[in-house]
Amino acid sequence: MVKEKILRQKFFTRPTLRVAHDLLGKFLVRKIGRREIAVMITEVEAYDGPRDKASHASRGMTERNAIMFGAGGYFYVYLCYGMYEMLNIVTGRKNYPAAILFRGAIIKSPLKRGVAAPRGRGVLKFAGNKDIILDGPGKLTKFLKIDRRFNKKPAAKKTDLWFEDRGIKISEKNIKRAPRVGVAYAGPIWSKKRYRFLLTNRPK
DNA sequence: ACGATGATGAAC
DNA sequence: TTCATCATCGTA
Repeated sequence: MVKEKILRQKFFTRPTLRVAHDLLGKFLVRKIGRREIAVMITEVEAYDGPRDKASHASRGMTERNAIMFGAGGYFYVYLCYGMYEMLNIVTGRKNYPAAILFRGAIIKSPLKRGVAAPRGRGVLKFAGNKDIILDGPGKLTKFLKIDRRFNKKPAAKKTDLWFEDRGIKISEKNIKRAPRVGVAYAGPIWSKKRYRFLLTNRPK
């Protein structure tokens, strides 16, 4: 078994599309109390630069999106539709607004592997030996109890939310690119850009 | 297909 | 201060 390696800021200060690609198969780890829960990232979306009409940063800096203009490695969390917390990681260099939205993750056979999950109200239940599939940005944050308290915090162990490389190698054949979700407002050019990266189970 | 639900940003 | 909009999701 390969020892897990925590992803450092350098990983995130690279170009956004590259970071998005490389995040597939990495783990997002959330510490709640003395319990750690790790989910493998299966789907992300990139919001890249000031000209990206789908990005919150396309109309300049505001109080909400200011963190996107900082250096990579910090979380950008905002509320969507009044009830869903959206988790992003800022990417790229300072003054270049970019971030990656986490849309999907999976926990493989949690009971078999002895991995615990958060309990309590509003939390998805385990389904026996089956994988837990978090298919949607709102479901992901709800499951991991992530909200705007993480906004502007760095991805690190001390913040109770960080990334790990656990040695899983992803084949290019298992990576699909597709248009981003829910960004029709960005117009024909930017809404069609294939800035959404997904892990597919089957090769090809 | 639609309503829930509240922050955001731009207009007034 | 108002108002339309929104990087969604569960229910129908």
